[in-house]
Amino acid sequence: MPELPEVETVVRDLRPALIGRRIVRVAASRKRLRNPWSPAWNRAICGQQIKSITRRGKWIATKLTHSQLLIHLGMTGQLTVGGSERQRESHTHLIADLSDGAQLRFRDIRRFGGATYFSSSDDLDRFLAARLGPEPFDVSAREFRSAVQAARRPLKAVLLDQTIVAGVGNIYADESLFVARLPPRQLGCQTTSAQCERWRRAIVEVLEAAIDFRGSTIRNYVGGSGLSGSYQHEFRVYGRTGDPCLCCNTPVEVTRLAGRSTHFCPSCQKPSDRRNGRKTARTS
DNA sequence: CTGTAATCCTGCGAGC
DNA sequence: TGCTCGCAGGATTACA
Repeated sequence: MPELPEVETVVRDLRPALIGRRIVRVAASRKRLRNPWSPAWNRAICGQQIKSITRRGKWIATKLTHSQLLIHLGMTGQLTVGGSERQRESHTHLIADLSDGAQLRFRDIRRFGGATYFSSSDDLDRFLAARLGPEPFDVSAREFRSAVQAARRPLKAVLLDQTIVAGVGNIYADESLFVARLPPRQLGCQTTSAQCERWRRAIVEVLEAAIDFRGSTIRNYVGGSGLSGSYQHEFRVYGRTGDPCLCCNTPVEVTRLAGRSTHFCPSCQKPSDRRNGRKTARTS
């Protein structure tokens, strides 16, 4: 569920409500999360002050006085801060009482997400560095182009690979490919430099717009203050199977690619003719 | 190096 | 109304 824009929204919501507060008490449910929460971590973080909250890809790093927590929302994770009188919803797995009386809560229906304790910030940095490429806003045109053109995989699969660029998931992969007018199945190594740059700009454009709308809420997603996103109303292709393309009215198609449903306009995102692999130029 | 599938979970809508 | 099936924003691992 949460991709870069959603996670960024959570972080922005949480920051003013959490920075400077101390963690007074932590309670965890007994349900097993993807990275199981260790009861030893409860005491380890109690009494510590929250120094910073940052996003890296789809991960949320929370720096405390003497340690840090790394949180991933998986598909259905919700990380919210609010009054302790809020009703405790089902699937709430972690509740941290804060020094100002508010509560930070982690709720995750499918339990694909979780929180992990790191005593060393170097360990946390290494953990992320091993899994993530540059942020889409920071990657240079040259860096992006060479990574894409080195890949013998479809563009869609390239973008879902977090080591190429961090933070893009299924929704924004489809949306950015549409904006760049690139076919999801086109191989990275068949992509021209001009197409790569068009795509890089499209990714940045789509992500920034989605952040402005507080991300997309399809089912479960809420930001750190509990508010939903609204970028789902701006989708050009994602979830619009059979609906007319906003550019040419051709019905939007869906296919399976890299294990994920992939939405595209077969007309606007036609394979280009100038590279090999085309069957259309066959004349005899 | 690729790609595919399965795995971890719960909930929901479609179809019968 | 109730059942089964397939699918859902992700990451990781095993296997062909």
